Amino acid sequence: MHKDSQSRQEIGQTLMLMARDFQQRLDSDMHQRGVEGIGSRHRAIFLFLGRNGPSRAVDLAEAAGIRPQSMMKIVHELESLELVERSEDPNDSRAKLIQFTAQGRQLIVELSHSTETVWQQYADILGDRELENTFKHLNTLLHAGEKNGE
Amino acid sequence: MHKDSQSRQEIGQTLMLMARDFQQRLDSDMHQRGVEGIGSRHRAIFLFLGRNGPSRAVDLAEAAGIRPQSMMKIVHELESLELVERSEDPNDSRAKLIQFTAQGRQLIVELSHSTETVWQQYADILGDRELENTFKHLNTLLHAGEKNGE
DNA sequence: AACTGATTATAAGATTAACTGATTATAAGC
DNA sequence: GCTTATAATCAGTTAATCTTATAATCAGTT
Repeated sequence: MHKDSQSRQEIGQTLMLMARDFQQRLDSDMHQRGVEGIGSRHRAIFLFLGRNGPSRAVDLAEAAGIRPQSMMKIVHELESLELVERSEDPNDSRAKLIQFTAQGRQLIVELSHSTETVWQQYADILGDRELENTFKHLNTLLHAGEKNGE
Repeated sequence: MHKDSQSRQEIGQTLMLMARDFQQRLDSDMHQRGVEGIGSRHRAIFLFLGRNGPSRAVDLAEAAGIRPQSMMKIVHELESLELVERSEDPNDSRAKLIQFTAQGRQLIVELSHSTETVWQQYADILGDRELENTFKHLNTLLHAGEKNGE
């Protein structure tokens, strides 16, 4: 074992705890601004849906890295909260398009404020430039894997 | 919304997917070298236990960021796999010390090989230096939070 | 020495978030 | 038209964690 293979061993732990840390900070900020009802698993969908417009469940699932069946549950929950709604896809009658309601669009705004807040908390620790860099690198790792067909 | 607040919004998604990506790669490598029976939640304990020697369940739980009751289940599982064993703490008769069996110590070796393998996979994408840096930064973020008592 | 409050281990059961497998409807290629 | 693939969706299962609660022990105080 050479020099810092010891600290390298922590890599998995670090990633897991960081993911959790972020979600807790975000939850906490959302809570402070009085937004309730949606949890971490909902948020990824919001992000994707906000960017891509009306989407099919399969695509939402793919983006979130989960199965379509799992995505369905999330969509149902968001539907019963009247944050999203489903409509027929004109191009494919098997599919249904999921899109935001007006309430849903409001929530995205809240969400992005909270995300920005947490970003700032991290930037206060690491500096904006280093933070930017760190996440650029993580995204590189992530997307390299996608190409090779992991 | 300024320049790249869009990409900043991805931060949570990135962290979650990266944590998962690492675990999958590690699982895959462990599987390839024929090591079965332990999952991602077990691994953090192994790491901590390997470094700190015989430890109490509370401390293992703290290190893993979960409740002692949750840790118990993991310990029981590892115990029934004969990877760890428990003994009385001579200094505190409430406590029991958890430690590796010989088999357990063997598994750590496997585990650190696999971790090193995944590290190399990442290093091939990002370069060793940048990878090192990225994780140094993540650890900084993580430990800054601990001090403030999140 | 007995009292009180904190800490350790632990059990039991609830909750959350994903999974696998199977079914139905539609689409697309031959 | 038949076959294979895809989209949604139902039902049941597994995994990892949580909450609530109990018993033993410890440590400080009276």
